[in-house]
Amino acid sequence: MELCNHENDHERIVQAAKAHAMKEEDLGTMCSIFKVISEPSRMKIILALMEGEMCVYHIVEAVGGNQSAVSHQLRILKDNRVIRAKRDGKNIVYSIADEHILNIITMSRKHLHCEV
Amino acid sequence: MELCNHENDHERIVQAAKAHAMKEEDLGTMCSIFKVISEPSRMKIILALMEGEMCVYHIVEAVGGNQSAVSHQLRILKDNRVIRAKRDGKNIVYSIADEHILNIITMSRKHLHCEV
DNA sequence: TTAATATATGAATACTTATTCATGTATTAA
DNA sequence: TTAATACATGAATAAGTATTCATATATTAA
Repeated sequence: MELCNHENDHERIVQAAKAHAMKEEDLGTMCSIFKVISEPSRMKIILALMEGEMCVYHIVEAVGGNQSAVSHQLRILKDNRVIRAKRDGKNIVYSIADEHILNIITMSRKHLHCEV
Repeated sequence: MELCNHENDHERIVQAAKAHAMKEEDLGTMCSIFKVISEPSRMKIILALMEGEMCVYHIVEAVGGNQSAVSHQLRILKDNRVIRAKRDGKNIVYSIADEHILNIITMSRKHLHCEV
């Protein structure tokens, strides 16, 4: 490849992009947040927990699927601090832990015109 | 599994979750938007194009990696209407097409405290 | 019309990740 | 202290997806 016919403009933009580039670590953090909520099976869990805290049995009831699959996804959500867990007797009760993600999701639903 | 000791509470939440559940299609749409921006290689392209439109050669310069990989990601971004392409002579100039995604990214950077 | 440039793309590969299955651990009740 | 319940988890598999390599297409200049 050589030069395009907007060499000056584009080169300036390239430099700006490089100058403003996020740290690789922050980029990874931001992207992994989006990755966590980009899986429908996890998004369903988040949306369900937005209605209120629940134990695993009821989460499974709310979102469908089998218990093991739901537990695996719960772990990913917990590891990424999207939800938190507290034990209550034999049950583990899960709840939303991250307001930021709620805002992102709420905003996205507005953009998609499928608000609650 | 049987019943947890918050049966009434949780059951009500389950019903609310089911009642408010998004249509499977909308859920898929929303999640695929997050999926598109959850890949660092694509996020870098988006962030670079937020500085201004560029041709492929300069996008490659800005984000690194090889031309083929960048072209493949450009296609995914274009197919998902995140960016748009216009031909200009031998070059294809790409630019941001979706304000919503910009808002989501900008908001996320705020939450992460790594604003521009 | 040929050569060179800029970009796109199909196929193969390599990674990543979701799901399933079987089983393990923690808690409570008997 | 045994049995049952609720949940977690390792390993295997299946599905999805990014990247690479080789090559194709489009445009322009010679």
